[in-house]
Amino acid sequence: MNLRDLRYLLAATEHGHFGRAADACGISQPTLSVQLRKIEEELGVALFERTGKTVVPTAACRRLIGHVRAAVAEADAILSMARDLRDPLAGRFRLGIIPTLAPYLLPLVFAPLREALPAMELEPWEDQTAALLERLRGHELDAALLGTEAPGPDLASRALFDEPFLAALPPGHRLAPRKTVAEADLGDDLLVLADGHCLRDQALEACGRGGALGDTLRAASLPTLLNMVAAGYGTTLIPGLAAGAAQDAGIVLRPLAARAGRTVRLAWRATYPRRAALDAVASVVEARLRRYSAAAGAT
Amino acid sequence: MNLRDLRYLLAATEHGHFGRAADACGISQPTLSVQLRKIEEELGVALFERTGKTVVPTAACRRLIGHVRAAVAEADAILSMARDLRDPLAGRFRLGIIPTLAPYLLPLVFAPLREALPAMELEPWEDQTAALLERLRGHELDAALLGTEAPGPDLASRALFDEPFLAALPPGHRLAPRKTVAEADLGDDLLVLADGHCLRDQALEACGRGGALGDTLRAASLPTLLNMVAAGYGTTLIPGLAAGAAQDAGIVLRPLAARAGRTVRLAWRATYPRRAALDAVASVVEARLRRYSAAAGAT
DNA sequence: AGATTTGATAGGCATAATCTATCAAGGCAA
DNA sequence: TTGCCTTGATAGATTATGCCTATCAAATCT
Repeated sequence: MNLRDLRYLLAATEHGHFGRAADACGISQPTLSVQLRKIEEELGVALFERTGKTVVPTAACRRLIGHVRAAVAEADAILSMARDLRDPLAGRFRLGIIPTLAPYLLPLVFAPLREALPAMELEPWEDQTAALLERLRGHELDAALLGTEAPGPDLASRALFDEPFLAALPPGHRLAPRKTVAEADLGDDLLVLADGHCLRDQALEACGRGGALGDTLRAASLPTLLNMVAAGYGTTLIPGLAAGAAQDAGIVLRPLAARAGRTVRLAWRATYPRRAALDAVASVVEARLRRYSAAAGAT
Repeated sequence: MNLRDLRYLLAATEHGHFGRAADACGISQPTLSVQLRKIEEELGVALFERTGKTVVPTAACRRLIGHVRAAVAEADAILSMARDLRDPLAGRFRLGIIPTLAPYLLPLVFAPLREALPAMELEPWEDQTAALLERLRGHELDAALLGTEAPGPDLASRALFDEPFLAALPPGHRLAPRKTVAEADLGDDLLVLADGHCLRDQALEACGRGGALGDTLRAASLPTLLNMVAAGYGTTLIPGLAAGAAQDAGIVLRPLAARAGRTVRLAWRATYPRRAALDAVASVVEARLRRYSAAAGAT
């Protein structure tokens, strides 16, 4: 039994006339006759009483026709939904973002993404790199914004922009008078984030140190870290996009001598099928960040 | 898009494994792969993310799968209902019966029909011959029990039993002493049914008369006619099966000299497809009437 | 009675579905 | 790491199905 056949059956019962039903289905009358006969044989039930001149659905046919209508309606619903789903730029898009990026990048890109991709329902998901990668591999995310390379051959990624790190100093710190700060000079009283933040490892590496201040001074989040620096507990490296927040906290920022920084990338499963969505999201973020950098460079 | 394909899709999403899904569908794995790819192309939507080792339904697939399940369920409902409808002896059977037969024949055959055809839902419909024929031709009846031939090439019929007429006389009527009554002798004070009853025409013909008593004396129903005879308004012919009712009314019954009678037949549209139902109903009625005649002959 | 309408049938062709055999990629175990 | 196993994709051949045109048979209408 075939959906096509069910459509024929529906047309035949509704028209009560094989010729017109065939017309409505866009097929020839013999085809319709043969197919209907086949359904009758398959079901083992006479569906039409053929009186020579006209054709009348049997009682059995009338009993069945409701389900026939329902099956055809469901099939149509599938086709119609598929048409809507066809646009890879439409529908839910679950985007992971690392915590040291989310509060500073999302406000920048949310509006442009909404404008460029109105049909896309963007669902941000903030978590640390390892958790994001796990969710990505588990098909719980469509893509993720990371501050590191995407590891493994099952993942692919695209660099969106380079984000320089800045030296963050308490007001009156001994390095504050300098115009630029050498990464290694920060090492003496460097504060870093808690385990699991990629920024922690990157800061330690940039400053050429294997460890940092004691556990008690590890901040669980970047805002906390900024507060600690502002309070004079020590210095740190912050990502460029957090500059505004740091300055608001009363922190002194200085460029780094070796221009340490990180590359923000969009990562996804290599097998992910909605490539167009990836490209679109990546391009919008790239474009927004180009404008942002230009503005920052101008001031 | 095909119901078969939808079943494949369902199996694939449920198993998350093309090979096992193909097994479950009773086809080879390449066939399933090719068909699923075709659905994806037809819908224009990626339904699976193929990661090499395993296969995961996409978000679009999960959105569609409900309707897929529904369509397949409706198709299964059609097949299952068709299996039930396959038995021509099951289901509603609308049987027309003429008024001069219904009250006497139905009590005889109802129980045997129920017993022989437990799955059949018999719906009697009492009306005069012309109305029954119209409903029969209009597919509002499956068959009809008539006292006449079924007219026209579009109808077919089968004789079930011969029903002799009896002379019905008021007690003390001048013909009452006779053992048998000649049909022609009834003509003088013959009462007949109203227009449209086949028994009216048959009675008139048997008694060799073109007309009968005045309109005011035409009875609308056989019980009324019996009452009129019992009250001494005149004589009449009654069908044999009404003998019991007539005797209860205090009417004198006598066999007819020329053995006038009618043949009761089952009539149906020549194109009616549930032949087995016709045969079964006819046979049960025949058998019951054979027993009835034997009993009547024995007493 | 002849013309028209309606569905059934026959023959032929194109497409679609299926199979077996084989390949390529990933993951696992020695 | 290397070789093996699992999984899905691909190729080519075969069969099944759906469809069309042409034609027929029956019934109806003029």
